[in-house]
Amino acid sequence: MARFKGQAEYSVDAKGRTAIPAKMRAALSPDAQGTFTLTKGFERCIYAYPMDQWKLKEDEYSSLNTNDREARHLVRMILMWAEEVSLDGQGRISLPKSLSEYAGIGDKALIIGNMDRIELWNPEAFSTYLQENSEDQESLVQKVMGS
Amino acid sequence: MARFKGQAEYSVDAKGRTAIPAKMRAALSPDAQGTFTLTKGFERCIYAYPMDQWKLKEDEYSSLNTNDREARHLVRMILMWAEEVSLDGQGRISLPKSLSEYAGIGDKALIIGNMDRIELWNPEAFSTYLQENSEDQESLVQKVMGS
DNA sequence: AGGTATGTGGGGAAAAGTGGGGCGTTTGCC
DNA sequence: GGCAAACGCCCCACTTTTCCCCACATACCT
Repeated sequence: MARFKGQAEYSVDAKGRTAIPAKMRAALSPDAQGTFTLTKGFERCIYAYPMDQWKLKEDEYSSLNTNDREARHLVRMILMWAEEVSLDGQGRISLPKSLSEYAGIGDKALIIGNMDRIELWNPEAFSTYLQENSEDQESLVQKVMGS
Repeated sequence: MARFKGQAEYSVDAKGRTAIPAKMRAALSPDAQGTFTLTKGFERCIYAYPMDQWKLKEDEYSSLNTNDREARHLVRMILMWAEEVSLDGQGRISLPKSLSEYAGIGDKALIIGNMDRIELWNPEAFSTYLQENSEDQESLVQKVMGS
């Protein structure tokens, strides 16, 4: 299973393309075939799941009961924003307009490795997010992960 | 099994034809033979099942007890609106009047990939639907998919 | 300091989306 | 039964977008 980490601020060109850091590309499983599925993430960023990881997500969703109204709505909300993109010859992906708009990404993107997914942020939005969530990390660790 | 995702707003021409996004066509199983079965969907949209998926649906319905009045009625209601359509040379399908009327689709259609089916919406009707179901996604995830 | 790998930008070919025309079949009317 | 209008179907043509490839610049490693 691919495990991503680290961060980098890359530019997004006029065609909406942005490079994926070489280190993250190296961490990609061959099963992913250089393909990601992008979706809306929490906190106004874009989640990028390698294909192999996304398959697992889809399996989860398909096991939900489509006759239940709320489940139906949830799956619809998740999938309608999902888009599959592949790395081009230069290790870039192109961001769909709908998603880069959602995340407020213009000509710069902050790329963060986060376990089984990669996150793409508007750099300013991320620093705002940091300020708003500047709780002391030590006490956060204690709260989330126990003693 | 085909897994559809993503969204696109396409035009419906004067002849009632609308294109299916190339990415969804690509996701189509060869077994479907470029053929869909359209039915009334929940929430005033049209469901389009690829032929192979529809076969499974039919199996489900035929396994219901035809001696039960309600089951009989349900199957009748579903099947009377079902219509089979095929992609033309340009990757389009033509929408039966009865269904496009039901969904309120005029000269624009919002096309949404939703797992084993494709949904066709009136764009305005969909944004209304969104407003009426604007529950916080975070809590919805928690409710539907557990902690 | 040179070579290799990485990130950035742009141009051209191919495909996707959109609209319209023509032919054959069906349907309704005279 | 014959005619005409309507409808569906298939093909063709145009426009726009997307994708792929090539070229340059910068950073890194040796």
